[in-house]
Amino acid sequence: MQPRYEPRGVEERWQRTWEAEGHYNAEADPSRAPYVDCHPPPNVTGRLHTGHALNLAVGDSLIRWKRMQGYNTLFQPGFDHAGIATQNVVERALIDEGTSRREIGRDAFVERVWEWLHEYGGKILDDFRRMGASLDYRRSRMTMDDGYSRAVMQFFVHLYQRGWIYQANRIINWCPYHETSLSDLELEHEDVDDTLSTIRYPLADGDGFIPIATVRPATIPADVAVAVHPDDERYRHLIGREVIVPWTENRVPVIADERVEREFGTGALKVTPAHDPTDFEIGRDHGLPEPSCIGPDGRSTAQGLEGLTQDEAGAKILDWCRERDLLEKREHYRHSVTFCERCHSRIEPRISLQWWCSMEQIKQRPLEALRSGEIRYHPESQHRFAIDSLENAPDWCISRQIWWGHQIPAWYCRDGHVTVARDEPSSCADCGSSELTRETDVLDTWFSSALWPFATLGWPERTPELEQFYPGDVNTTARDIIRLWENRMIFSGLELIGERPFDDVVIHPTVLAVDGRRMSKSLGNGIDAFEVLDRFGADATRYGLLKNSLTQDVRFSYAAIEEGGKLSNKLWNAARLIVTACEGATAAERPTSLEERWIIARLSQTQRQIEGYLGAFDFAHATDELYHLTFDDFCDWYLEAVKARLYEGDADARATATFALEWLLKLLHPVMPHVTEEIWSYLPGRQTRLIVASWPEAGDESEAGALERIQEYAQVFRRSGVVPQLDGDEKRIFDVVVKPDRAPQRENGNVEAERARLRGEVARGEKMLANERFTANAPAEVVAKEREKLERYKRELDAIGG
RNA sequence: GGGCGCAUAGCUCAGCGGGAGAGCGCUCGCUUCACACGCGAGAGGUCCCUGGUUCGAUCCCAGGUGCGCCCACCA
Repeated sequence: MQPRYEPRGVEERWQRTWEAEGHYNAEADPSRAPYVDCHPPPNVTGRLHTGHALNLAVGDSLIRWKRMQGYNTLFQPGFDHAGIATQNVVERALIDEGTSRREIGRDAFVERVWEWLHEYGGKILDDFRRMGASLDYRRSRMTMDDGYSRAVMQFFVHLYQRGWIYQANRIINWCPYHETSLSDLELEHEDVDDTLSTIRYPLADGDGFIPIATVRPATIPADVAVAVHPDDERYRHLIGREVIVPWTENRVPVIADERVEREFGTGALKVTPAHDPTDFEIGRDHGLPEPSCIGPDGRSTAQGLEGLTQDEAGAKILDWCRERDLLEKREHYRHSVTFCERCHSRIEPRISLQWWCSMEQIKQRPLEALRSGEIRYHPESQHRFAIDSLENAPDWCISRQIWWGHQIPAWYCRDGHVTVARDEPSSCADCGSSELTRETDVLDTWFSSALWPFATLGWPERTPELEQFYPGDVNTTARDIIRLWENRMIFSGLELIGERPFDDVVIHPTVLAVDGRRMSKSLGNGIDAFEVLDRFGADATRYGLLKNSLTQDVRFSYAAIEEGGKLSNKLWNAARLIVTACEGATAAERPTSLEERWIIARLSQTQRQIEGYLGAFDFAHATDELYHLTFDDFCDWYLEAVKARLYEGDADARATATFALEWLLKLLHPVMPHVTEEIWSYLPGRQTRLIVASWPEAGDESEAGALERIQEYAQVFRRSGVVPQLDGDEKRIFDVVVKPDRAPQRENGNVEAERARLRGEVARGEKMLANERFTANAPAEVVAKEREKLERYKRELDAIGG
């Protein structure tokens, strides 16, 4: 064993060994209690980032802990087919080749996506292995593999038959590059410098005009009204009259609507139902027509502007207005603009026919499960957020006009009847026509993700895996997908299987950049997860991420990860001492000395604390306990105290040291699996790998405070130089650990300073206990604690002749 | 605009009604036979501000200020 622990090589070796020996494998076995962590499937196009790394550290620690406790654990790996993200990657490749998806056609394109996936997709699972994540990689699934696709079709048909899926013409977010609808959650917003133009809309009767501010003059041809606030004194007298829309010179009414902001612009709003969400609502409520002037490609379709971009069309209209003195002013205006999160095209709201999933009834059972606490979010604040977001969930647009995804299982006959079925029907369900064409839209990616907890287990077949591993126990994920994924998984499980998919949802913190801001390309503050893994190894990375994971947003901390590296090395060297000094010893609990009884009790005590923290998903405090157990208790006190006896060949001491080390390794293994397994392999007489070794039983803790007096006197000695009066084991431990003979000579002032400190403490304690209001009002145990402290300070003061 | 989180040592963060802590960094001393990614000692803090509750507040309550995250978004 080298004096310095080097994770490189060691980690890869154990990752291969564990997997090859089948320790990651999950098999259905009704005789064993299952434990399932539902882990989010990453995008098949993705690579590891720090958020994945933290989530894996969380999930894998739980899985490894439960595996050692004897549970039949399932840690399911796989990918999300990631509709637009994947389509985008392949489209770019086609463009580089000088062709395009339209040029090669839909079938060939989908074929290309599969080819791309086979060649380049799914590399992220190797990244997961690199983290030491003990997923059952044999069971890897993708949300578009054959079996999974059947489950998705079944889900769609089920919802349709329940009457919860419908088609409707509504305004949706339209990406002109992908030419598809997008959900609100697939967008990003960014502040942009823009121009706000104030345009005069003449009154039809020639009596003046209404000035209207807009940033999108190109949508003017689709205006169908001008709206003002009903209480706006400036315009009230105009309500019900007509104005003339520039460019088209159509006459449209002036209407009143409370959704108009009086303070914005001129207080008058041009109503364009086809191209603005608010206008759409106003239009529907007032029964206005919904003409469009933007095509699927984002270019204008207005008369005289056909084929122009929005900017070009807007410029032409502004010129037209300027010539007629209808352009009042143009001013700089910075505002938030919506973009496609995949291609960064500017989103054009458009009205189109889409498939929708009605949420009103769907959300009732999940709400019940959340309100009753049947399913619990951690931390608690996220539980409330989950309920709020479910209560306010709008109907879900589930169709997309892209090519990569689950094609909606709906067929149209020539009369426009719709037949929905799992498999291609031979004839129309309404009219019997056999001339059917399939819906070309595909489903929103999250429609299939919603089935992850059970579609991966073979549903809709009742497989042994489904019986054993559903429902699961815990789901660990990031805050931002509660609405996209959590709520929908909970719904689908309750609806299709009748049982919730898991009991606990652990929302891990968002990992922020070192500067405390969100990691982003534009800020250039991102952390490269691979660089971190290469520099520090998986154990240290896992430790560091967990250590700093207490609040909802955590800054990435190299220091925390370095601390993990130091912990590995400390443990390694402690093991080196024991392995070399205890050659041939078999692990046994044979404490014959104070420090041995103490470390055994401390291991027990800390284990209970760690179990409490892990059970409450508090990884920050669990790792903190592990650090201090290893450094302070195990190394600084226990090993220092027992070291001499180990070298002397004391058989009992050697047996106990080996026993205690094994115990420590087990407690550390869930967080730092590699270094602990590596050390375990050096221990004599081991029967199994540490990964499947049994979790220890916490026992007697009564001796956990046995060294307290020595430790206190050590502090006093180090400050004052006065050697305390101790005898027996206490004196031996003090002499060997604190080494009074090696301590430098102290000046007398040190004794005085320590006396002064202790006198201060004693005076404070006496004053407090003399205060009747305190002794009368404070709880008895608080008063007792103060008394104990006072006694302790008095003892210490006596020890140095105060 | 809505929701949430955070403000404690130079830095990153614990603590959260009765002694102000850890890791890193810094200073000093240690080539002590597991470890210099080590051991020991030490310096360094109006615990964001203002009020309130309390015998007692860094901790609880109210208000304020600053930073951040998520969501929504006004033409």
